[in-house]
Amino acid sequence: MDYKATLNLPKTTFPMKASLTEREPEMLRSWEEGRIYQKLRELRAGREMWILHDGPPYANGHIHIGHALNKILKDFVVKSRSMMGYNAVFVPGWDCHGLPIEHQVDKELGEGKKTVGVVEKRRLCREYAARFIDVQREEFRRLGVLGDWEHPYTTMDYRYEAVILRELAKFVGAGSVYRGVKPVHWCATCQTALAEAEVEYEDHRSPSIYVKFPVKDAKGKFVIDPSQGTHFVIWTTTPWTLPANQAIALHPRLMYRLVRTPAGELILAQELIDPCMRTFKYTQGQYQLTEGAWAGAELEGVICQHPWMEREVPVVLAEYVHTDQGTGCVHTAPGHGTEDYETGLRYGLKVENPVDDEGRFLPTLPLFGGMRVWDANPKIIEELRRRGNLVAEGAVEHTYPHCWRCKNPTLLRATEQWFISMDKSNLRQRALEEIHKVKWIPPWGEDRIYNMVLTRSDWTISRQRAWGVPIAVFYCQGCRAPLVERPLMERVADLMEREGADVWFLKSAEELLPPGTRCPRCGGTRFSKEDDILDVWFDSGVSQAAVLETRPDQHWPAEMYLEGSDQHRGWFHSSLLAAVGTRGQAPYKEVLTHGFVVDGEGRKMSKSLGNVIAPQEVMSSYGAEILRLWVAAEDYRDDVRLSSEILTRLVEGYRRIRNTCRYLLGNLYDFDLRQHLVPREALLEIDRFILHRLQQLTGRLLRAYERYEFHVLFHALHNFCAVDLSAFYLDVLKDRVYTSATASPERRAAQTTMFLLLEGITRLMAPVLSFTADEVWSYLPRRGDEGESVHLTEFPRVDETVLDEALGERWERLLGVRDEVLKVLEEARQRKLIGNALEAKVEILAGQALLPFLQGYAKELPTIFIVSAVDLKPAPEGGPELSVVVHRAPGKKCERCWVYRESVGLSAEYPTVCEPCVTVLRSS
RNA sequence: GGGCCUUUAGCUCAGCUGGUUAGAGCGCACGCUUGAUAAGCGUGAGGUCCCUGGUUCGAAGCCAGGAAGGCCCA
Repeated sequence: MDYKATLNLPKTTFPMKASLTEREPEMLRSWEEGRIYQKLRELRAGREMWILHDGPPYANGHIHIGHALNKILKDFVVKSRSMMGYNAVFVPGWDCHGLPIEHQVDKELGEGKKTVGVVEKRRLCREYAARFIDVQREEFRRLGVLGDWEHPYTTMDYRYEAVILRELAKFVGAGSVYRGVKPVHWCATCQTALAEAEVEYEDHRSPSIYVKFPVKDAKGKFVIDPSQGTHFVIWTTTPWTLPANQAIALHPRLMYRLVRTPAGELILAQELIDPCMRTFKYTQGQYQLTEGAWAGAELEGVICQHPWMEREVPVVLAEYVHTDQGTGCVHTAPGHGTEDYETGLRYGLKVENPVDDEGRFLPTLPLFGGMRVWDANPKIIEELRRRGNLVAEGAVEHTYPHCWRCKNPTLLRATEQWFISMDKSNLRQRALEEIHKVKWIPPWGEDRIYNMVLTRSDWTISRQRAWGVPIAVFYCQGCRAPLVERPLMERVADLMEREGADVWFLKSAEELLPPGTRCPRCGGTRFSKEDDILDVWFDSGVSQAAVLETRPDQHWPAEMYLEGSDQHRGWFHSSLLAAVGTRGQAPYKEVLTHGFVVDGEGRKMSKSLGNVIAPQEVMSSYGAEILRLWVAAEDYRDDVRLSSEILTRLVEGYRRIRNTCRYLLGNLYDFDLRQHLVPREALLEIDRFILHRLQQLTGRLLRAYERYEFHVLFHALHNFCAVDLSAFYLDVLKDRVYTSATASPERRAAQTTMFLLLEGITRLMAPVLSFTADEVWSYLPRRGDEGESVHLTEFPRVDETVLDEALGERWERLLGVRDEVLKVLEEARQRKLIGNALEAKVEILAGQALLPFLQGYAKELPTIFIVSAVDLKPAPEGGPELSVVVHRAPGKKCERCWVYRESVGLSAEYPTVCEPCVTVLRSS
């Protein structure tokens, strides 16, 4: 007789093969059609709000793996907070204005970009952004990210644009906005300012000259050589910047020496004297070092004479001065260099720019007025030689910035810009204080942003571009005075709210200003408009005002911002300044940062290295679930590695979890929650033990969610499935569920336990394995009152009444003995004494401490070890506390339960079956 | 060059304030099973804790220097 049919073998239609790539889109559709997100909102309507404010990705191109990492992490946070019972609303957003889109549009326009008007160009930019919002929205949804995708926020929304300007108006009202000058990259051919992203660094041949600056007042540090003078020597590759020279910078801690040479006394950094003398072609006897030696710091304040102009030039100090090349004395022109500019700010130097838009010296500049700077270079060198201030001349090949469009070398040139002052309204100090009040995860984020805010310069908020929000400032046509007033800006903002930021470009100043506006300085009545637009970091920085404050489903401040670690300089930073400047408080309570995605070797992903893995690739070959599992498995606090090996490992890990769920489902096919659920007292001890373990797991996982330690969670869940369930509990349970009578109390006890296990882990894994958890959920036996989706439920709580430490310890001890038994069984298997463990009888020799303990479990031991019989004996005097001997099991193998028992053959009715099986067979 | 950070088994991660022989899972090898079967079970082999010094009775963990890698800035 075939007894297989009399067993309760697992049965389920839950597929072993996940087929994620096909099933996921179906599930997404069902979530959408079932309006799961909206239902979740209704369900949580009265609950405490918990807002993760989405940092807007730039609406340009398809999403890459970094976007996927970021949005999936956000989804973990939002879903887990929601399952904790919070009303965790997630409103995704997009950053729409800015250069990259404008460039893309320019490229598509080709030659047409010269003729197309600003308003038309802005229309094309808007269309472009809208197109990619749709693209990215679909890609983000495909990841399984739950949120209000139908009502995202965008920085180009009219209302949002209006908020941007109103926020700027607040800064104006506070007196922190000012107009100043600052060097920017400038292309004289295209006659436009260039952003850093528009600059390409390429090899270029430049003159290399060493120039003497005669000392005029040594401030008592040394005596000026009366015959030929004493000089500082600078080195430069841009002679054209010398007319704007305002200072000579020395390193405070470098040593400087005075050298007597045919060109007079020269002051140089000590370690550069030898190379310089060679460059100047002085032989050993031609120069000599003098006694004097000073640290740079001692020479601060010494006054020099400009090499040809009537200008006093002070010696200043700067940390960036180095000794790789040059003289250790750095020509400083605040109008032509970023570092020079910073130094200039510290010393109050003049930011002079004698170069016009076309790259010509202003006509007013003596000697070189009207010349193109490139043409002026040799003339300047000539003038220096004529005056005897040229020490050496040569040429160098070096990398130099070029315009990415016309490929010509660029100039750094001070231009007028708008700034938000870090210090006028104490913005820096207040921001620093706010930083301390925020919880930074991981904690080093605090130091990082603190140092940045501490040392950053004023915020340059103007950009010479078309696609953005205008800086709504007017200029009096009579006296050129700017009209920067909060009410005027707010008036424009109101217009923008109705008609978009385009009104600024469509309407004249007269139409935008209130009638009768007069210039406060000269009383003029004719005005022009500012052309500059706002830095897009300002746009996104005010999202806290535009989104958190204005939407009824949001609140200010947010519980959390969550972005990559580059955003300490970016969005965390701009949002902090924008909020502290206007509201005196940080817009977030917690800031979580994650690392970057790198390849299997820890190298950054780049096209040139060919190691890029696209999220679309992973999804089409494995599914979004694997991508989610990857995010969960990796510790995001460090850089996050991704390689095909890692993916393979994850797929294996996924299968283990999935199969554990499938097996549990397979054993619940005839389990009716309303009839078969067994009370706790009816459970066996091993059932209570595994439920105790489930409570421990639940506690661990809830704590991990609470602390955003998602990788802890994956490992704990996987371990539980593989070790506690698969290798132990479920393996031991097989005999009971398969061979007991279908409706027997012990089988129902097992099923009750399995149901509780499965229901528990399904909820616990839902924020991470969102597709699989919901798939399992739909197969789970039901009471009838469950939600249609696991995502509408809450996390299980730790049931303290199920936790039983004493029980746990007893079973840990049993498991220790089990390990020992398994080891010996394996040896017996290698010796070919047994194959299947059920062929064995195990003799256990236990010491005085262990024996009584094991005797208490005498009946269960064969089951726990999955052997046919166990003999418990006292260990011999002086022997080990535990030793195990394996024998062939006595009796015959029961054809039904496969256990070897001496009762097999006793029954005439079922001669090949053991006694317990006979009982089951008779009862059915 | 500066700021912030990372480095533990082939992979992903533990390792609490310094304290036995550094752990887990996966993978791998070898077996068992064929009643979770494109599954399940067992056993085993894998480590210069990035390197070099130092502090200490004792260092994966502390200090100094270095290497490799990442983000941001110059």
